[in-house]
Amino acid sequence: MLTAESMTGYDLVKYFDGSVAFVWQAPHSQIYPELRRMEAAGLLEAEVVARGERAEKRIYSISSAGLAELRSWATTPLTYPPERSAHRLRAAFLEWSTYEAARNQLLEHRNHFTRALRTWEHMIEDIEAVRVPLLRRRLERNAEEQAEAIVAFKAFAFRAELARAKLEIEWAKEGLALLDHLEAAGVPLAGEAAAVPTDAP
Amino acid sequence: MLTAESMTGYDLVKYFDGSVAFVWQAPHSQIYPELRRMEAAGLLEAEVVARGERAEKRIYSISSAGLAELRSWATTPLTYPPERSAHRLRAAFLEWSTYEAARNQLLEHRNHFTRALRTWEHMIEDIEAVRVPLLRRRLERNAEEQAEAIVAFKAFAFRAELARAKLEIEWAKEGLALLDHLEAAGVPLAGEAAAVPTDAP
DNA sequence: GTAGTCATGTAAGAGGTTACATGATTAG
DNA sequence: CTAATCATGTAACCTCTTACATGACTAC
Repeated sequence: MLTAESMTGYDLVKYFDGSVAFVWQAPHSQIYPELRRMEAAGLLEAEVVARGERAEKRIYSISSAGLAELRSWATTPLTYPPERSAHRLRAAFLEWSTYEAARNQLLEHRNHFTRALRTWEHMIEDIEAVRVPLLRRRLERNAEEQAEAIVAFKAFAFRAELARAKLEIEWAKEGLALLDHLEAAGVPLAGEAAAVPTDAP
Repeated sequence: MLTAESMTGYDLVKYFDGSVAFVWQAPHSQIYPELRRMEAAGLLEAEVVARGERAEKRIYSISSAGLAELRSWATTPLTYPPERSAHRLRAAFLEWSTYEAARNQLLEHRNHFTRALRTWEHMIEDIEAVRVPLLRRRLERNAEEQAEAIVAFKAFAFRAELARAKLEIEWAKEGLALLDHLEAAGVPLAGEAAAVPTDAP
C-alpha cells in the first residue's frame, strides 16, 4: 500500500478496511508495531510531522530496500497453509446439532455470503472503473502502460472471492435442502436427544 | 472422533490425517496437550493400558460432560474469521512479480487443487460407500435410522471443498490467460525491472 | 540387529485477538 | 462545548508451527 502512497499507520488501517482487508485483514494493534519493526529493518522510512501544536504523526514511505523486499516477496513461491475451517468441520458433524440450529447456521451462512457477494460485485466495479482512491493514486504513480495490469490483477484477485461467495451460497442451499429431506424422512439428530430429559419413562 | 471410537492420541493423529484433516488440521504437538486439558476438564476419560512390559498408553473416551459440550458446540452459532489469504493477496499485487514467477505461482495453484480435487472425489466416494474405517465404526455405534444423516453430512461438508478445488483450478486458468494477454500486449511487470541494472544508460 | 511403527511428550517463538489506554484536533 | 475523527500505542492471552526429544515394541 505504501507503494501507492506514503501515509500514516492510521491511514493504512483505514484503507485496509476498504480494500486489502477483503483478502488480508489486520487490526491496528498489529499494524503500528509492524511499521516500527519494518522501519527498524530499513524497509520503511518515517517522516515525523507536527499535527497541530502538541501532536505528531509518522508518515511512512517505502525505502529502496523495502521495494526490493516487496519484489522478492512477489516472486517467492507460496506454500499452502493447513486447512482449518470451523464451518466445514461443523457441517461434517451436523448430526450432533438440532434441525433448528443447523438451519439457522446455514441460513446465516447464506446471508453472510450474500452480503459478501454484493460487496465484491461493487468492489470489482469500482476497481475496473478506477473509483478506488488508493488505486487511482497508484496508477498516477506508475507508467501508463502498466495501468491495465495493475487494475486487472486487483480485479482478478477479487473475482476469486466473488466466485467463492457464490459457491458458499449454493452450498448452504444444498445443506438446507438436505435438512428438509432428512427431517421429512423422520431422521432424528443427536442434538434433539439432549432436549429429551433423562426423567422420561 | 472419540464419539466414533475410543482411542489413543496417536490414533487420533493418524485418523486426523485421513479424514478430518481435510477440513481441520492439527499436529500431534497440539493434540497430546489438548487431550490432557480436556481430560482435566472432565470432557474425556483416559484408560491407562500397558503396552508390552515397560510402556503404557492412554485410551481416551468421551465422557457425558464431553458429549454435552459437543452438543453445545454443535448448536452454537459460528462467527466468520477475518479473511487472510496469502494467495489472493499475492494475486492482487502480481504487478510486482515477473511473468515467469507469476506463471509458476498459478501453475502450482492449479496443480495443488487438481491433486486436492482427486483426493476429495475419492474421499466422497469412500464416504458414500462407507469404506472409511472410522465412519463405519461410527455407524455401528449409532441407531440405523441416523446412518443416512451421518453419511450425508460428511459428504456435504466435503462437497464444499470439492467445489472449492474446481473454482481454484478455473481461477488459476483465468490468471494464466490474463498473463498471456498482458505479455502479448507488451505490458511490463515491476518485478522484471529489478532485472534491469541501474548502470543502464 | 535394525528398520518401521507405536507412542508421547516439551518448548521456543511467531502470529494474531481482544482489551486496555491515552490524548490531540477539528467541525458543528 | 462536545462529538467525531485523527493518531498511536501496550499487554495479556491464545493458537499454532517447528523443532527438539525420547523410547518401547514388532516384524523381518
